[in-house]
Amino acid sequence: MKELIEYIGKSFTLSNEITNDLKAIIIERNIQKGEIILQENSNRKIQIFVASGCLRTFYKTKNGKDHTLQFATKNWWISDYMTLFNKEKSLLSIESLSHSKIFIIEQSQLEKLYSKYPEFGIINRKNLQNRIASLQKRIFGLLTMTAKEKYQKFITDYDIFEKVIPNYQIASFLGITPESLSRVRKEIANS
Amino acid sequence: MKELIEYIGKSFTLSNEITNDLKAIIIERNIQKGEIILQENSNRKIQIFVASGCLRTFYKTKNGKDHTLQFATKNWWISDYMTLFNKEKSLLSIESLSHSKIFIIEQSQLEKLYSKYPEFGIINRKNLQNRIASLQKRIFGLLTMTAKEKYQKFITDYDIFEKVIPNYQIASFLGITPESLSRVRKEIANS
DNA sequence: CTGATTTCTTACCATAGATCAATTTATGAA
DNA sequence: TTCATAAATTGATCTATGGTAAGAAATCAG
Repeated sequence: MKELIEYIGKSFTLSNEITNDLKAIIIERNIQKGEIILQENSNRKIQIFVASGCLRTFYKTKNGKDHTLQFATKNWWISDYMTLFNKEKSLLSIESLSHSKIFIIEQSQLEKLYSKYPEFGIINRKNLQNRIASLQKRIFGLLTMTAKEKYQKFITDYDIFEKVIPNYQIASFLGITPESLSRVRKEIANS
Repeated sequence: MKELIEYIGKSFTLSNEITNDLKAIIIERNIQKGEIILQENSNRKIQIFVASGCLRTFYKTKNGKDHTLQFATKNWWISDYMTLFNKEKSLLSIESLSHSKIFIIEQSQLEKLYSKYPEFGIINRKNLQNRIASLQKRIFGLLTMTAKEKYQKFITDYDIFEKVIPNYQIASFLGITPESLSRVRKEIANS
């Protein structure tokens, strides 16, 4: 619990009152590699804060292709942001890539907190703004970069997440096949 | 001016005080087709609300390739969201695709308003949330769809913006070449 | 440790989309 | 209207990446 409170405390002074209300809606969980936290097609609206470990959101097409929308590690938030803020069922699943410690918060509870403490919305705004910037950058990268460039950016951006992410998932994040990624990696190695 | 106040008023009850403060920071402009509102590499931090007409954000690579990040029409906000919330210079330019009426707001002024009226942040949060959802959907589309699928989704999503957007810009939004788009369009026409 | 399963690599071929170049069509200014 | 310019189309290639299949390497469960 304290990790999240501390993390938020870094950019926002939390009164005791808010802290208590926050604690009341946070669900702490220690999860195993491979655990699914949220299933595609669910009505649950949750955000997950990663205290340690690594998770990802992904989508599997009918013909079995895997698409990774986001990876999240220590101090990141992860969710199905396509459906978090509306009434639709989740499109993505969220799974753990390693033993992880996470905090789950229901979006509706969070919204209540914002209404109760409008000043608390400030920390959230910064959070949303950062997310927008990074999503926009990702789009920019998908539009402008080759497979090799995307991978090189990925390993510098993500510092390869301590090697917990399998390459086929990195490929699915970059929008290329595992085979292509393997070739790109070979090409980089031989140069 | 009234368009923006009205638009915001739809989802948030604006006190006279907030309304006045808002009016004080909004810059209204009527612009021509082809006008550049924000240049790449600028330090200005602005958001633009489109009252009428159509604008886009784009990036030109050194070898002259054009990439469209966003189109905006009536009641949309547009900005270089990659740099709006940080200290970096703008990466994108913003141009008008038709005669348009727009309202320009400095981000710093907006932030002051959020501090002064935390409850005003609520409308902004909804705005940010919607943006996140749509950016995430766009990434999803770029990862999972073929050129033809992307174009078909585009024309249904955007209802082709009353034909003010040239096809080569649509192509640059979808991440394909104008030639490829032309072939896709031909294929759709013959079927 | 060992066999089973998953992930990664490699080779070969296929293809969507890119590139180049030429032509047609549309747009816009005088 | 008319010409100049920009945009769109088309055909002929080319290329980056995809698909398939098989084997190698890594990982995992018992």
